Amino acid sequence: MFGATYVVLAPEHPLVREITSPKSEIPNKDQIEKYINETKKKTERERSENKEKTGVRLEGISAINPATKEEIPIFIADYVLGSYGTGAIMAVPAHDERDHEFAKKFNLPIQYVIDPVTGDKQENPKHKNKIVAVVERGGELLTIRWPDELGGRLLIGGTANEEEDASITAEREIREETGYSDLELVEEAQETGHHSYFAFSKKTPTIAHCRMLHFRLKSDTRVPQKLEEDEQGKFSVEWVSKEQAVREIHDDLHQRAMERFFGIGCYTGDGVLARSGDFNGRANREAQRDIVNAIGGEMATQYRLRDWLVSRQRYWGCPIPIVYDPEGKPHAVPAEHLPWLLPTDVDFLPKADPPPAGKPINQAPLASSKELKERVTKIFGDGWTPEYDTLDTFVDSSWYFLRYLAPKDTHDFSDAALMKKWLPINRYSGGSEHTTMHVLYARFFMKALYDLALVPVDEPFTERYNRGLIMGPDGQKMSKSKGNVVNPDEFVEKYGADAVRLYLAFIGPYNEPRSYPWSLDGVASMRKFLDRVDRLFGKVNSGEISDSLNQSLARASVKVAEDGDRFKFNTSVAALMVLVNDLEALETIPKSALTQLAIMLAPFAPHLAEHLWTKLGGDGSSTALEVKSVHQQSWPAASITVASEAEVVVQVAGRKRGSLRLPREAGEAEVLAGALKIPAVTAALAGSEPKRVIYVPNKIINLVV
RNA sequence: GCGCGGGUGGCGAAACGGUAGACGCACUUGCCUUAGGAGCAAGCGGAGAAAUCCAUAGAGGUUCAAAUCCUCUCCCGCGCACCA
Repeated sequence: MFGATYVVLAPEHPLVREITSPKSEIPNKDQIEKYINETKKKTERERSENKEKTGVRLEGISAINPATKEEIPIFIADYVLGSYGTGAIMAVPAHDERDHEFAKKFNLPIQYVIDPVTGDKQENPKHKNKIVAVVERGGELLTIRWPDELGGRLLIGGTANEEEDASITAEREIREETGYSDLELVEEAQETGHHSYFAFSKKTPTIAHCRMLHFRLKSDTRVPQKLEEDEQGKFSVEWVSKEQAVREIHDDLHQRAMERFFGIGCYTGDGVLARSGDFNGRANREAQRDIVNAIGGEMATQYRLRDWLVSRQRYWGCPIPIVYDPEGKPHAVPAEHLPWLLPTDVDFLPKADPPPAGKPINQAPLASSKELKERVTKIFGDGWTPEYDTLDTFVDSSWYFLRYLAPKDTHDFSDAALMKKWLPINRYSGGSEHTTMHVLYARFFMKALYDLALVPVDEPFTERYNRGLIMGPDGQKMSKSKGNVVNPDEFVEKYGADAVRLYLAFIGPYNEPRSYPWSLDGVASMRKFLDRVDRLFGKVNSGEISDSLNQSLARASVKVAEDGDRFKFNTSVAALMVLVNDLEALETIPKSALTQLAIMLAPFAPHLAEHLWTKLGGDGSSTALEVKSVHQQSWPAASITVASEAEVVVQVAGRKRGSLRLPREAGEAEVLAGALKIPAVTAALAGSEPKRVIYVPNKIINLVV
């Protein structure tokens, strides 16, 4: 507020209309009207494009800044939109990019009221007055190159003597550190940067209050440098390009100084208030409310809402139950004629012929339906016409999940008790281009319905998953024009639905939005895998499951289920493949092992799993006629028995040098003794004793040297 | 510009901070076969004869130990963009 140095009204603001009315005596009325007319020609979109700022001052009138009580000028400018908020702004050019640009162009005062604060806050800091000087010669900046551990490249910095003017400090520091003495002060920043840090040598928490100055070197005149003892020979003085300086200087305040003088110039970050009357020294965010109260204002939240044009000239979308009478007036279709269904006798293709000159034509697909026209004529009479536009599909996708709970209810849009039971939806999953918008619209619908007390929760989804995108075999997004479209139906035809389904599960992690090229060999390899599974079922025996087979089954059971729960279907399938590899090593396979495999396979290859399950006669607990589906079985119970021995990896200095098989209960001393017998370990130790031993039981031992 | 994701072999990928590359594709070699877009066996990140060394976009940092955590940079995808 204290930084507001002018006011801008949108050209279409009602107050502007008053000002330009015939009885107003504003001197540059013509100029203003001309600007307003020019603005009218632009769309909101054009006005929103980032280009050079334009505007006109309303001469003869001014505003009062309620915080500073100062008179400030009023402008109209098209970068302020009438449709947003109040259509009027206080402009703070020091802390807003657009205002800054405008102020620069119209030479308006820029008052900095937020001082940047950087670094980590320290307790009981020592305060120091410092400077940072940006010295420019041509396009180059004067820098000091310290060794990296002492700060690397920096601008000229220094500490002020008591009560000394910042420009005096700066000129002295430049002279003493670099020898350059013929300088011209271009600008001293109004604001002071505050940086908290630990002073290197003394370990003292410190806050530097830093003035920022911009100098131009007038000549290369140099005097001898005057360095402290500890500075001698430690750094070099270098001129570098602005780009290099920005890249290589990492100190926050030095960066800020360059941005201040060579960048946009305004400061959009947070900090402490300055030049703000009683509020000086307070954090800007936290003082906001108090400032607003002090000047008699009110805090208001401005929601960013724009009109949503929901009609589309498309077939896919709900038809709009509106009809027009012979005069063209719209009427709602009465309830007894609902639901208002989409016609099916529709021409989807765009009209080949251009419309006759000067004649509006309706190219919406619904306009080609004879049935829809007849329907309207029959119900409402001659001369009545239907609405041909349909609703944007976002309208229906914003609440279909509510309707799904009670799709046949002819009275209510959903079922209150069921909504209470099922909402909110646990997991929303969709493609990334779509989800941002959809989540926006669906949440908006939900919140509106919640305000109307029609739904029990105001947020529709608790978690959002982004799926990846399946690309063409060339790694490009599938498109007809690129000719890289893969039609899954062809693969279903050739390899079967199970193979395609399995491939889609295996192609990559479901919930990581990457792109997955459709590999032409991928589905074939899944079919091969399924063929291998099929062959296993020909090796059935009536024996018992061995211990090691039981372990294979148990590992698969746990892994497939766990990874399935976290939507990592690719590793679930991999775990099944590992199990199948294990089973293939056996001459014959106990029937009970195969039933377990069939159950685990069922979610991924439901058809083959059911086929094999039936062939085996189910789990044998019922007669063949009563066999229940594989999909009705419970998941195989896993009993992973802990092996009596564990493999312990031996590292020396964090690198693997070998491994040991030892009883699980072996203690650290025993593991260490075993480790020291490994030749590669003794070689890596090269005779020295391990300085420290990190032992993670039954997993790893690391000998630190 | 702002916001949200992501970057690991030739490819898709795997990896509670603890052996980088499981599983699969492609490829190589061999076996079997009248034949194979079938099957079986072995190999397969890079360098090296080997020991070993180097590798998870790049540069720093934290840690006994980093693909994984932190800082900065680059690249790719998506969304939004004069919204005060």
